[in-house]
Amino acid sequence: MDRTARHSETRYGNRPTMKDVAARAGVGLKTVSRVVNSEPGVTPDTERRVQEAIDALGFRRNDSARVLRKGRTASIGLVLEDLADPFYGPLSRAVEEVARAHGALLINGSSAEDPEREQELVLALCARRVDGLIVIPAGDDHRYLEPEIKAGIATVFVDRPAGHVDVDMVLSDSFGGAREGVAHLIAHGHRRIGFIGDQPRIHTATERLRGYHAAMRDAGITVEDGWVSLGSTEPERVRTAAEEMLSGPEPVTALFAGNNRVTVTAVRVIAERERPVALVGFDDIELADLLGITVISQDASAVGRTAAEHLFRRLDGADHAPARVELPTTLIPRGSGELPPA
Amino acid sequence: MDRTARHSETRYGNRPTMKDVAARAGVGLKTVSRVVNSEPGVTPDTERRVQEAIDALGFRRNDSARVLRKGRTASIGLVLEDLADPFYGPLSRAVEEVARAHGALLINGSSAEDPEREQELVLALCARRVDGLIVIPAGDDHRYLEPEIKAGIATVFVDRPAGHVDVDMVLSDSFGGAREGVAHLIAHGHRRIGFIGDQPRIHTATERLRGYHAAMRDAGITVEDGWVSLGSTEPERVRTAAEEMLSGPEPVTALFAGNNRVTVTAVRVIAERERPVALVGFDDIELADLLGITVISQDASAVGRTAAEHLFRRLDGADHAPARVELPTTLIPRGSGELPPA
DNA sequence: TAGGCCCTGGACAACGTTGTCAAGAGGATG
DNA sequence: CATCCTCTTGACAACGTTGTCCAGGGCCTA
Repeated sequence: MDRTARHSETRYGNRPTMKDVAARAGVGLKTVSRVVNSEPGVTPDTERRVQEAIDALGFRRNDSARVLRKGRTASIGLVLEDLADPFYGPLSRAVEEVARAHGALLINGSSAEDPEREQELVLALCARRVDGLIVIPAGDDHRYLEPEIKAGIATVFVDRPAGHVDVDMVLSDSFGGAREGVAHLIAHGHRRIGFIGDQPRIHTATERLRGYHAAMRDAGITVEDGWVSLGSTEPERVRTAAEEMLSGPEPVTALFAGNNRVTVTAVRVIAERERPVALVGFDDIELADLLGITVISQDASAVGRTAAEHLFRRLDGADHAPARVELPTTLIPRGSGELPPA
Repeated sequence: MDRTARHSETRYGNRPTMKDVAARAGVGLKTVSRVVNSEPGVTPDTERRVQEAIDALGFRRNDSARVLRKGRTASIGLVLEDLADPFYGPLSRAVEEVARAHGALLINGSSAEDPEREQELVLALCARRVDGLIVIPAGDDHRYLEPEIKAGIATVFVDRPAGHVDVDMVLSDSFGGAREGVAHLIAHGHRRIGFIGDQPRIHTATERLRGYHAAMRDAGITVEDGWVSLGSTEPERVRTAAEEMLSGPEPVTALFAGNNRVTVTAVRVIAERERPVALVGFDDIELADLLGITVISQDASAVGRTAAEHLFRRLDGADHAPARVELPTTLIPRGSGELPPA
């Protein structure tokens, strides 16, 4: 078996190349390229011959080679926390739509809230030479991105800020949203309000906690020990936290849930209780209207769209200083946040 | 400006290449390649020098070039209907996990239930020379895939069968699930049962309808005009259909909802009614437990995982005849399906 | 000390495409 | 009829990597 034959085994199952098409059509290689790319300067007759050869052989341009030659991959990378989380579905979809409008494909991966995995993914995407990168960071130090950014990979951070690198960011107003939600509970007569949030190393978690504290301080309420719980959003952990806050001689009369996962568990815990407990949750949830859950809603689609649009503006040459956009949140009263203290 | 300089503008922002690293480390190109790929045959001292050069220059291997040379991209494509649909989130996540375990990245796109867009996406992925393809088809004719499959791109269809091509498929038992759900309603005394499903060109929609008819026939019930409605799952359409079935002199006493989107709207319509209406929905929904919605649950993660595992088995060389796997569904009684007829 | 072997390292071609450039055909113009 | 121009076409190099193969140096053995 000669070398050529051995090689061909490793190739894409012997796909036809432009050379094969050219041979079959009896034209030059470059002419095929021109036809494939709809470049001008090919007579209709030649074009037809080439097109026939393409169809007969089932030729499909190899974009890997094209990318190598052109330097642009027409693809962007999206690193998020968990594709299965209902918050990120609409976000990815929005990113995808913008990418599509710019003729780019979307490569995405989940970091599972693990900084190492985030870095691994980001670097894999950079090795693919994606044109741009949208990252929902898990870690808080992104200096590993410096060579990439310097090399011209446009980058936008979303939902949480980047650590130690100067890049575009698109965030939701976690602080303001949480403050408004807690103030809403206070306005309905609550003073003993619990806060259950995500792990403190996550920026949005601490921002929302800051909003909680701000609202309490504005109302002159002293936050007592045991009213605040930050940690994993595993149902078990949240359940325990909620039950503790709702027990004892002086339980809280209302809960503020730091994100959609917390809200879901909180709703379940509250449903098991006799005494009504007011609840406001951060992030909207499907069917929350039917369950009457008051939420602070952030528009995941808008976040994704904004981020992607920023990215493509960069790719189209915008070179202003990195910007930080903060999108507003909306309070949607549906009942659970308007219950008076029991 | 000479040619070299002009060229470099179009390159990846002048990223260092192995050649640059080799020059800086004072070694040959191939030696750098060996270090980067952890190939044997490099003295520790040489390796150290190369590694230093890599770090100093911020070199990152260009996988496009690598792919071109090696013929494998270590990436798979996933074409689904809508990334934002809560059914597909866990499915993509499961696919991603399997891909990750095999060192592959995931490129995905939404067809938005448009056959043309599906084809466009699939072909774009093939042009990228993804190693494999997982497709949740929108169209019903996939002969356009023939050259790709012949060229060795492993392909698995999911959730719906492929049209006119012989490939692996992983489906849920739509027929059996719907039949069980409808039989459940019949067992609780219902005879006038409405069915609201997705567009009839979607395979799962007609399979579920077939299950409905089978259950009705088994019970000796004649399905009356107006009890069945197939069409878009837009809330407007579903709402109208549901309201019609629930109105008039002889309204249905129970509804079977053909998928998660239909269920959500049906729940809303029923909630507005005075008379209770029984409901069983296909697909589980978040918080359905709290709302007491009885569902036929299909395990989206399992579907995704199974499909991805099939795919990688193919990529690892399995060449048995294409298989068709059908995963079972589970009925989860939560109250809405156990209501007696009003 | 000569001969053989192993280990390290590098030169070179190839992967499939696109940019550059030049050549040839054919028509228009003087 | 000569010249110039336009239009189409193809030869060739280059993109950055990896597989193959060969060369040179060091070590062991006879």
